[in-house]
Amino acid sequence: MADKIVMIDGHSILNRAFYGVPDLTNAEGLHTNAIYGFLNIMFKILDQENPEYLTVAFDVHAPTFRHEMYAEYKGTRKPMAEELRQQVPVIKEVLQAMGVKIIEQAGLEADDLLGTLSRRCEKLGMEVSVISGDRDLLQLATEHVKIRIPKTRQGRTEVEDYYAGDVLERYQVTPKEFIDLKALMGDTSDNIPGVPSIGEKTATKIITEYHSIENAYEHVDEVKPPRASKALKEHWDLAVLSKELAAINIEADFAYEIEEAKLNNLYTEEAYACFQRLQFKNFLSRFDEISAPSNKVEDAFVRITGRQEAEKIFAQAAEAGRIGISIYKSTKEVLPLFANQAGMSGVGLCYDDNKVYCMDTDGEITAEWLKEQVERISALVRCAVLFDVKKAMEEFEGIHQTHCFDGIVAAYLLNPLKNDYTFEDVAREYLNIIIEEKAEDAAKVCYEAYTAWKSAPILEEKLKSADMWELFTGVEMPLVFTLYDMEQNGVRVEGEALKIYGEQLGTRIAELEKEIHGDAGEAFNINSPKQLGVILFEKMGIPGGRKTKTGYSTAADVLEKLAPDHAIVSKILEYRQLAKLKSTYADGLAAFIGEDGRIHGKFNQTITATGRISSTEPNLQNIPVRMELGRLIRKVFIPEDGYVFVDADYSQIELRVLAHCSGDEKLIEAYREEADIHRITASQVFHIPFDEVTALQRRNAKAVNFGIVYGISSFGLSQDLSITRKDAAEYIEQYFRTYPGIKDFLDRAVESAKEKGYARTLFGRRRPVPELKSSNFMQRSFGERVAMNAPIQGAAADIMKIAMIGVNQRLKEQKMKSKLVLQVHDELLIEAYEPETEVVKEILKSEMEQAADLKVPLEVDMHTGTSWYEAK
DNA sequence: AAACTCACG
DNA sequence: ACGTACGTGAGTTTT
Repeated sequence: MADKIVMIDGHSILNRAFYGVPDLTNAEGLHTNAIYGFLNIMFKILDQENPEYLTVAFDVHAPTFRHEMYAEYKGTRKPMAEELRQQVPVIKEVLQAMGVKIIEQAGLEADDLLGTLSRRCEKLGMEVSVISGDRDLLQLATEHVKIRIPKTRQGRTEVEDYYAGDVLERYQVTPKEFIDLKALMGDTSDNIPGVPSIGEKTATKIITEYHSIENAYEHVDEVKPPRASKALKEHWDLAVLSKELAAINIEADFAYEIEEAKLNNLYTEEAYACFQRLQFKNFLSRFDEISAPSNKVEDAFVRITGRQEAEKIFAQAAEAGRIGISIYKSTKEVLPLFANQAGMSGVGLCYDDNKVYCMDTDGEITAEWLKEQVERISALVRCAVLFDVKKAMEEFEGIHQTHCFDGIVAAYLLNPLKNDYTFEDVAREYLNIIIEEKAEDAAKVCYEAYTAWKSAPILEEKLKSADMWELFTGVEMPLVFTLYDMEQNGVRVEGEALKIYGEQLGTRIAELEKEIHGDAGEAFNINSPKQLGVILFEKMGIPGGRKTKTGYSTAADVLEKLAPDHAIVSKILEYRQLAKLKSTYADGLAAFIGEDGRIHGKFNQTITATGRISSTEPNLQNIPVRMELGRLIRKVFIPEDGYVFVDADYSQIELRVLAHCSGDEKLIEAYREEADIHRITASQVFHIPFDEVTALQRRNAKAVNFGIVYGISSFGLSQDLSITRKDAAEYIEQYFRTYPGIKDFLDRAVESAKEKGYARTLFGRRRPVPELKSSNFMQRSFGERVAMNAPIQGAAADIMKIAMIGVNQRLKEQKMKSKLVLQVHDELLIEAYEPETEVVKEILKSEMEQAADLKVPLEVDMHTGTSWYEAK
């Protein structure tokens, strides 16, 4: 059998893939859909053909159109979409990692490389397959050169194959004649002009009869129809140019060693690393165990079993400047109730490049002893590095806090857009080490300790060069321990009252359900938007309006418009409200009440893009407050006997940050007046005396103030105020005229983010904004709003974090019994020991107000009460 | 797993 | 012309 070679038209397939595969991005925000599609096609072809050789050809210049000469002449060059452009170098990296031969040559297009190569290989007696999305290449087909055109139909890729005979069958011309065909009919997508008024039909007719444009031109008077004859005469120059453009060079001059294209194992370590980075999980399965990365690092893993041995290791570690620590917790043999508190069953330790030690809690080495050792040396070394210090604190609560370095927090600061900051991610991204998914527990512990030790200086350097080192050491690391304390504190919730509340809701829900089914004339699931949509908008014929991707929208803002005219809709809205309260809050919260009568939710530090913290299991940052019925839930949040709640919240912290950052004199002055800011805004924007501002004007001004913080758009504001876009735009313009400093600041925020690729807060926190480079208007607009919002929301978050650390520190320093229990972005809740109430209030007020020194004062509102309901 | 809805700042 | 406010998490239904 003759050797087989597969040649891929790189840009063409990449382009096909880009438009054929839905948008994908990896954790870094890199678009990956074209790469994914390309590889899919390539793997499919390779699986089918099992060739001996493989080559991918690229154009050297960032491809625009194939025929630049003509494209430029027509002035129709369009830039490649940024989302695709960024994938070009990456696919080359991937191919290189797989050892695939890539050819590109200045001055030659991929077509010419493929054309020439196909002829050379054919002469060597090989079978050639050329993969391209471009039908232009059909002219290359012979008996041994097969042109393969992948098509995506309904998500499945099918490939059309063309040998010379197939071209003849399909187009009634030979591959050679195909050039002439193209020359006559032209190809807009390829920017071949063709001869005006000659289309596919006429062109085919002419070429089947005369076999070339030259021959047709010689008999031009006989060419039929007369229209074509005339066109050919008049535009002969265009025909010649077109043929030149359409013809692929099959005798180009470039060096090519066929042996370099020999197909070896594609599934290399480097390729594995690439696929991990790109998050192509399904491709990873192509890597069998043999080719999975072999890590020499593992040779350095040492298991310590005796206490004496362990003592020696710890003694050496204590001498080191920096240590990496990891914990292994068993999940087995633990009562289900305490699943989260499964005990420590071993630690990993690393303090130099030579060895990583792991010690199991087994025999002589007990959990208690390990804990003592770790806590002791954490005070002796300069830097103790761990991944997820807050979690580690469950074992090592005595660890030396100021010496701690948390790898996940560092990695989060460096890129807050990722989903995960596991040690595996950090190892891959910063150390170029790929850790096998199936690595054994002992190996993982070692890898983690090693990654901790090894990555810390790299992360530190990156934080410093990003000017976030102070933020990291001064805010984020101390916050880890503040959040740990809050989680440990938990918040007391009265389970019995919650249950009663839930039962009351249940009764009313059942009533409403009955009525709604009665009104509808049939029973259906009110919780199902799909069923609800059918009942309301089809069966009952209520004019529907907005739609979602899958059907009618039944969102509250849609239903509210219908409620006045339809009793059933009001009932549905009430049902929804109650159902939400019951499932999420009454029943939902009850499930989290621990044996101590408290809810110990999690506060997450590495989730949000802007620097806020988030709350989960349960979410204690979205407990109802806006509606009275929901607000009642807060009555079950109560302090311990002898304690009261003190609730403190910043007054319009984001607007104050905006006033500071923009330096707008008028807004700053407004805040120094310490009066109703929305009223002042209304008065200034609408040129009305302060005392004559109407409620409506104040409301509008407030909405604009909010809008500014969100990254204003006339559409958004018009939605919020139910006014026309034009009116909204008018408000905004008027607002900017009143506060020119703000307009300036927002413009600069966008400009700076565009230039640098990220938005930045007062305190140096960064948020990347890759959307600003998108060619998609929607995405780009989103990026602009993000660039305006992130510095404001982010700085407010920074300030609150600083305040929390200060508050918690003072409570602990003064050995107070009062505890910080909740944070809700601009609000802190303290469970205050009654005798300490006044001190607590003083601490809250001063720490929160002094957290940052802005050009406007930070104001805090405070309330006390015997429930959260009362204290807010 | 994705879509929808809705609770909060 | 495009189709949206910024940032989250959870419950329910549907695919």
